[in-house]
Amino acid sequence: MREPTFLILTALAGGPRHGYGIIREVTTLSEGRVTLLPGTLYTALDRLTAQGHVAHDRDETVDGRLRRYYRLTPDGRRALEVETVRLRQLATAAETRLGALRPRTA
Amino acid sequence: MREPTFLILTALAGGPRHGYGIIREVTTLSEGRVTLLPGTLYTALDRLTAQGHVAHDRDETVDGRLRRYYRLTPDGRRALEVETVRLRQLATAAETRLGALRPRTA
DNA sequence: TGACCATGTATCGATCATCGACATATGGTC
DNA sequence: GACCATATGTCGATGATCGATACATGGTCA
Repeated sequence: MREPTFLILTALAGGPRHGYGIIREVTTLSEGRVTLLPGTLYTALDRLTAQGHVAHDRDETVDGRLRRYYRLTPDGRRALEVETVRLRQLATAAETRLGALRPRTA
Repeated sequence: MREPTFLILTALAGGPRHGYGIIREVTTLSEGRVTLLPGTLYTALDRLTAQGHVAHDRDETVDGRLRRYYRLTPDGRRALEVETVRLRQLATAAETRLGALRPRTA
C-alpha cells in the first residue's frame, strides 16, 4: 500500500467523508506535505471499494453540488491497522541502524 | 519511496554490503515478510547510484564468485532519515484516528 | 460583465518502481 | 547427474500514482 492510499484510509478512520473532504483532510493530517490529486483519489476510491476496504456511505447535495460520502469498512480498518504496524516496524528498523552508526551529540 | 527501496537503504545503513547480502539482510530485518527479487534489487541499486544515495564500494571475489559491494552515501543517509520520520508520522496519524474510535479494552 | 477561485466529481494517457521470469556461472551436497 | 545456495544481471508486464483536462455551481472582485 502506497502513501496516498494509506492517507485516504487514515482520513476515513476519522469518520465518513466525501471526496473533496478527503483531499482536505489528507492535506491536514500530512501537515501540508501531501496534496491528493483527483486522479489518485477517485481511482483509489474505486479500487478500495472493489477490495471491500471502503464502502459508499450516502449522497448529499449542498448548494447544488453533489457530495458522495465514503466510509471505512471493518475490513478496511483491519488493513489500515496491519499497515500501520508495518510502517512502525520499518521506521524502528531504520532508526536502529541509523542510530548505531551515529552516536548522539548530547 | 517504496518499501523495497527503503529496506535496501536500511540494510546499507548497517554498513557496506553486496547484492546478495542485501537480499538476506532485508529478509532478516523485515522479519521474513519481504523477500527482495533480483529484478527489484539491481534496478534499485542502479537507480539509487544514479541518484547519489548509494555508491559502489569495492569488489571482492570469494570462491570464484564476484561480490559487488555498495555503501550508503551521506546523501542516502539523509534521505533515509527523512523517510523514516515520514513513516513515523504516518503511523502516528493513523494510530490517533484508529484509537479514537476504538476505546482501549483495559 | 467578466475573470477567477473554491468546491465537487470524474476520466485518461504517461510515468515509474516493482514483480516475475529467465539467463549465466561457481561450488557443494546427495 | 541433479539440485541447491550463492551471485549478478536483463526484460516485459503490472499497477498505483501523476498530471492534465473536463464540467458544473456559487462567491468575490474589478
